[in-house]
Amino acid sequence: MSQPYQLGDLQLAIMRVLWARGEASASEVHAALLEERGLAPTTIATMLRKMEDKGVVDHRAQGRQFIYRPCIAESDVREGMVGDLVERLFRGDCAALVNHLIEAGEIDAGELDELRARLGKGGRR
Amino acid sequence: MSQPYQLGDLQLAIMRVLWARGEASASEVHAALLEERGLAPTTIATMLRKMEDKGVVDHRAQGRQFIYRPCIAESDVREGMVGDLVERLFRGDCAALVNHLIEAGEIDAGELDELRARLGKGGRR
DNA sequence: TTTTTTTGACTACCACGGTAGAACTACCCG
DNA sequence: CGGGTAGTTCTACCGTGGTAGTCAAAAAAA
Repeated sequence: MSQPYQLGDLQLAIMRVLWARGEASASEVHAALLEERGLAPTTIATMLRKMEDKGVVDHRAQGRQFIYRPCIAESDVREGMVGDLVERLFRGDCAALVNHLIEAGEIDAGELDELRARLGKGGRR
Repeated sequence: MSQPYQLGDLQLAIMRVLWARGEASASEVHAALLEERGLAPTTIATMLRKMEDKGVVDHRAQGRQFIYRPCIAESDVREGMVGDLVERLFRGDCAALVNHLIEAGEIDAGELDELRARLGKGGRR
């Protein structure tokens, strides 16, 4: 019942706010995203409602305002979305994705060193 | 002019057929995807037309039928879509994506070894 | 030549992400 | 008590991916 968590861009931005704070009112979310996106408060509220319909967030009323809380963990979303992309783009071959990152130079030298270190010390699992 | 190549699932499937064959008529694409998807021929044709509008494929007429050809390389699409995901999900941090793959166990032991070897021999770029 | 089949064009739907205005509601303050 | 204000709900709209039916033209078959 928790497989295909596909979130859009705005939805992810909202989730990031909720994940960071644990919970937040609609206006807090709006305030947090105002600078980077400049959206109307109603847009955020609408999106939150739609997201609640989908079951990715939850709300409780506190006086007149709604406090929203994430229902799913960031790692679940990552897993779902990365898995989906790998499925669609690399037919499920994760290593092909990593290969692509290296080949296309999307990982810079520093990140590569970091990775090497991480893999070196047997970080399996 | 070739940045944000975001393709949907069906579009990717179609592109895979075109990439594999170099070029193909609409009916050939339909035949190739019939087993795995079972879609109407018109669906494929419509999709191809929409994709041509977007500039990802090209066509030439051969008698009565259209021969479609990809206008963009598979690696470009991969780059665009992976880049976009990394941007959205990991705020541009590619290494975080690899970390996630390792942490979430989406890369199995064999693939990990392979990767280690690849990185070990200084495969930078 | 007439009929049937092939094949692309046009059009229409639905779902969903994103966006926001309008309306309703409840609270706070003078 | 009444108006302003904050916050939610309703409704609507656009773009796009996905799906397919209908239609017309052209080619092939009868």
